[in-house]
Amino acid sequence: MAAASTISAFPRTIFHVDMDAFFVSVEELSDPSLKGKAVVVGGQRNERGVVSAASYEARKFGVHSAMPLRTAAKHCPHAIFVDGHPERYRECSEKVYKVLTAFSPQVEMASIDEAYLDMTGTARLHGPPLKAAHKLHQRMKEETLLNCSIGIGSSRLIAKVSSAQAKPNGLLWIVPGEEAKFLSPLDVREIPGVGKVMEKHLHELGIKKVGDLARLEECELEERFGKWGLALAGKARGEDAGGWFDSEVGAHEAAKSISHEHTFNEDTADATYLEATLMRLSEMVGRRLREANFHARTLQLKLRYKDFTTITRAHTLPVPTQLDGEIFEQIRALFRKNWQREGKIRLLGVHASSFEDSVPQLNLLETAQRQKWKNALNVADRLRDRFGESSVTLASGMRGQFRERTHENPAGLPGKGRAKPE
DNA sequence: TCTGGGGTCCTAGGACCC
DNA sequence: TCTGGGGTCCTAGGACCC
Repeated sequence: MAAASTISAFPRTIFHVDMDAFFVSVEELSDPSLKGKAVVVGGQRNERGVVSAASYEARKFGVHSAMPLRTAAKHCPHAIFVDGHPERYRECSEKVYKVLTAFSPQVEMASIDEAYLDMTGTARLHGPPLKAAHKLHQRMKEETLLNCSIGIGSSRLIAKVSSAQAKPNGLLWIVPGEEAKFLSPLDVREIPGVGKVMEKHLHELGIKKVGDLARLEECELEERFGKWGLALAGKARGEDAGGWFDSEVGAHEAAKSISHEHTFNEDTADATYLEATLMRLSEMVGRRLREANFHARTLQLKLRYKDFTTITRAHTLPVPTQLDGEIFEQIRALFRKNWQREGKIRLLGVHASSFEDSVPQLNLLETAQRQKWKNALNVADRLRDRFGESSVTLASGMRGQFRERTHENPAGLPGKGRAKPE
């Protein structure tokens, strides 16, 4: 992670491209009748869950992302509620990426709907920043039929904050030297990394605007908020003060964790059903590990009770794994040890981390056995590709009948008609 | 208001080692 | 034998982002 800003003396030109109401806009492409209406993406009005995205029309009624769906329905009863379609969003995101790479070789998708471009030194090819941004904006609309907003600045931070100010469907360039003036009147909450809690702490100190923050002594912030406070002082001046923000645009960072979790439609204390769910989640995690060719050393169970109290319990293995059965075995042990059986459960999760890309050499027999199971699981993965996620599962229709792990069946794979080693 | 699912990063304490 | 200090690994929890 190089401190890119120290590599060259002259200021960088960073674009932050942020798609407008991305999920809603993609849904509108497949159902144009949604256009101009109050639309909420994320699930049905009476479901457990939160808003993934709301149309600008729905936002007028106070609906915003992360709001519970049921709350959104109260704020905006006439809204149309739509289930999300992650595959469609991924497809569109790839189109977006293609458009961006035509403008700069240094493109980094920061999430499914936003990206950073390092446009430093592209003036001869694309003209000055605003002209280049205008061209990009137009091309994006032509190629993807989607609107975006573009923020331009001398750091990732300035680009990010200015794209938010440019929304919807706008461009904003913060000329080098004008960073502090631009940030000063904005709420501290506009700084990426300042959330609800930090905002409250700052408000208690009488700090409401970024300008208030910039006037504070750096050491005072560090004293109060530690390492974070120090970075915050830099951010208030518009600098990419350390961490991810300071990294080169487009540098590939390997994933550090893989997880899957599930919230039940109704809280449950049905042990069989809970363990079947953990098995399904373990399989999903295992599959992703094999796809990435990662082996995880640390496995973590997440358990949320009816009253929302949440615990996590982790175990680190001597030998890393990417096998469903081994993952499930550890997770189930953690579950049995830590579940307070009276407590109805709302959510279960399986989390893998501490990756190593290869396993240390075991003895020959064990290596051969692991390879067999790996091959079997690859067959299962391909079947899922072709016939869908539910076609091959250890956990399907398992209420009261799922097979325990046995000596002959070390990965806990199901028997007849399913993937088997050899 | 009744709170998803996928991530990243940070802190703090305890175990263990030298 | 009445007590140091630093480093690393592990675990748990929490803030934050989209």
